[in-house]
Amino acid sequence: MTVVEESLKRVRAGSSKAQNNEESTYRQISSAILEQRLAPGTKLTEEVLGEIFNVSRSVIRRVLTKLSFEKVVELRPNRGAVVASPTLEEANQVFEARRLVEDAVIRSCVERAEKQEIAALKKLVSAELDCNRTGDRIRWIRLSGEFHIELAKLAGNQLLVDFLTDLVAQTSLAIALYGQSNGSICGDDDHQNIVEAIEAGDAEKAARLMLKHLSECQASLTTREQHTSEDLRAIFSKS
Amino acid sequence: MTVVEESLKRVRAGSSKAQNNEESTYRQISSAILEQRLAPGTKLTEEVLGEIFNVSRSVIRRVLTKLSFEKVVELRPNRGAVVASPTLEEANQVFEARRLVEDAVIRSCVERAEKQEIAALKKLVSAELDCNRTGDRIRWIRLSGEFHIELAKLAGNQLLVDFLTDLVAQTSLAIALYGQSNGSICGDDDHQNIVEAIEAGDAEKAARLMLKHLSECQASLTTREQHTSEDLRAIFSKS
DNA sequence: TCATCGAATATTGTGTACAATTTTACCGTG
DNA sequence: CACGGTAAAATTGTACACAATATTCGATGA
Repeated sequence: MTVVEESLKRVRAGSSKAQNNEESTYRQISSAILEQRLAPGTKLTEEVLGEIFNVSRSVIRRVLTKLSFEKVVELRPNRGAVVASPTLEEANQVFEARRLVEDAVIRSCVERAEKQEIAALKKLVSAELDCNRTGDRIRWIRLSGEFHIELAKLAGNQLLVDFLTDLVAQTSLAIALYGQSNGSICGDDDHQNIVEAIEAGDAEKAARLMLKHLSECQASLTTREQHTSEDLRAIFSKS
Repeated sequence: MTVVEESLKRVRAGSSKAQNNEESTYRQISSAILEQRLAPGTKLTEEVLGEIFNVSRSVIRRVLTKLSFEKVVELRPNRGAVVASPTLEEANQVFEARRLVEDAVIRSCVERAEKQEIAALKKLVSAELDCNRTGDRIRWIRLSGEFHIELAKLAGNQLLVDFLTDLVAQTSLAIALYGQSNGSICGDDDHQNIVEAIEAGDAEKAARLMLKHLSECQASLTTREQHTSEDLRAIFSKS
């Protein structure tokens, strides 16, 4: 590559926002599932998705592969991809793993969290409460998951952050399948109380609240009739 | 598909062992890394690997993608794959995560393990000790990892099994990078003692031994000079 | 009516050609 | 001889054609 070409490249990288189609497609499909706009069991046909996002089938294929590693999508050999449908048994294992991880995470948070970080958590919780009031369920689901992941980041172990991120995603699927459709999924101010315990430096209380929070959420799961989403195009036209 | 074709397919599926090239390639590359025959940092050129295993570049590409999700290889955009080189910091996080998971796992094992399963563990430990005696380091590395994963399977949570499997793989890389090249990696009869504590139904002791085992292994890590493997063909000719 | 078959269609799987990028090797210049 | 710079080679990235497989649907006969 000549010197001229190299500098041209730097200019382009800086100005254009490199609108990374694969990453963007990944985020949109992932969000649609985690925000429960795409129901578990929904067929994800490669060509249809490719047309929706205006990318080639190979891009869709890579995205679906990644989602399948996160257990958000199930890849059935020769039969294509569907939004994953964890069994109730698997859902319970998700909560068991979360209790294990998040108990450790929150104790570490109490030790490590700085004033500034606690302020950020409060802001997140406040945004959650707003969503509750305005009935913005979709945003609430997202923020609620982010709260747990944010705690894990504070705890400082990237492996646990990654693992918990997958667990949170699977929790969303579990709730879509087994959660009470009416009523709230878990206590409205659970997160608020947890932040207060962190701020007070009370590790035992924070851990107790977290475990209670998770167990209550798990206990609210129950089998019920299920139906899948049909029209992919309609669903993604909103996003 | 006609009736005739369908039955033909069943016959083939039963008789031929479907020698699944992709799966086999995955296992061979994965094993070579985990058994430390391929050093961290070694470049994994797609075409070379394709020639070695007699598969197309697309197969190699999928295999490398999978290994990268397991954090066993690093995929550098436009610059190809290398055997992953976790930093010392990352290695410490691996051990931190392992202590968390394996403490829970072993307590669950003590509660759940049946006589038969304990016998299987003993057999595994005995095979490990054999390797120590005969100096079969490669097999020892494999069995040693399997011991931990077997415990996780007994504990009964598939998510923890999968997570720990990744952690064990990364441990192998960490030891390759930061372990003492001479001398043993960890206490020869640590595993044996753990099984005995499980058999005695002593959860506290089993957990204490496990945490000590992991911490000692972690403590033995230290930075030292590194060099990568060169000749991929020579390495895979042995397997 | 219902089950079964099989052709037609739809969808997924894979190798390969070509594009984009990086790496290497070489050359002239100070 | 070191230091850019350039062209050539090597390597990775991606779309697409075609193969393999699954699904749909109308026809046929018990």
